[in-house]
Amino acid sequence: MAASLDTVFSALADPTRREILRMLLEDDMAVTDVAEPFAMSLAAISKHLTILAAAGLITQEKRGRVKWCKLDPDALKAASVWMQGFGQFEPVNLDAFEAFLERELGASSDRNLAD
Amino acid sequence: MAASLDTVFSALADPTRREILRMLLEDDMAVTDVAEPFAMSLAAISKHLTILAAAGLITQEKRGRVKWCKLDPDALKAASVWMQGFGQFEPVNLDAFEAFLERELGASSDRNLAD
DNA sequence: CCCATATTCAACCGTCTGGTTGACGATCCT
DNA sequence: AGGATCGTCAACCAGACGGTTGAATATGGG
Repeated sequence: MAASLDTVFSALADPTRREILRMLLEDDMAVTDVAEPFAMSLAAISKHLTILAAAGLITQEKRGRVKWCKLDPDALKAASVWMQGFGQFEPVNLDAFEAFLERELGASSDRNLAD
Repeated sequence: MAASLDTVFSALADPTRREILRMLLEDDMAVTDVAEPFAMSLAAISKHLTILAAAGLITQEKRGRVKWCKLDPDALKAASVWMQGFGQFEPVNLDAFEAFLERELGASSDRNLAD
């Protein structure tokens, strides 16, 4: 939950973890299924998922034997907002940027995986 | 510099480096001046600056004895764009997003935007 | 109950990271 | 020239990181 920028950015710094996030973009997945395309052990993937969860980038819910992993972009949003602070001195119009996001993303916070 | 997402995100993962970026937001600075507020050696700060430069987040220019450090948010933009990709499962139009960036950021953003 | 499946735990290993210190090459100033 | 200042380099250290393997803990299905 209370993920710091430290944990979020270091979670994103690993390509395996970024690929996992990309996969979860398409659908929620079980740990075993997340691990399948990778050339590394299940235990390694399990660790990566723990790191992603600690960073607030995914949530994990156990149903029966299976632990389902689901994208949770809140921490990503926090990091994104931090990063956008560095656009200030550039000729980008942040108000227009925000308006764009609002127009394109809509009420995103209420509408997670509507699938 | 062709900074990868790996190097950008891991550069951002350190709070000292993020603080350095925040300081450079206000003004360009010499290495010694960057180091001054931190409770660590000059050599450590010098290493941090090297990492930030390798990630494409700052540029360094030596004039006389003094090496000036300057913010260069191109790599930050690339990472930001990557992160925005996780709005995909929300009704965001990525083409429109790209068009927006091109319109707002101008030619300076052509270098590092795509992966 | 037995067995397969799903996932984590524990110990271990090599490498990367963030810090230190001291020596060093440049450069500026008298 | 001599000395102070700017910054990096090299060697070193402790700890974190990313991976492995094997054992352990649930849970589900015949």
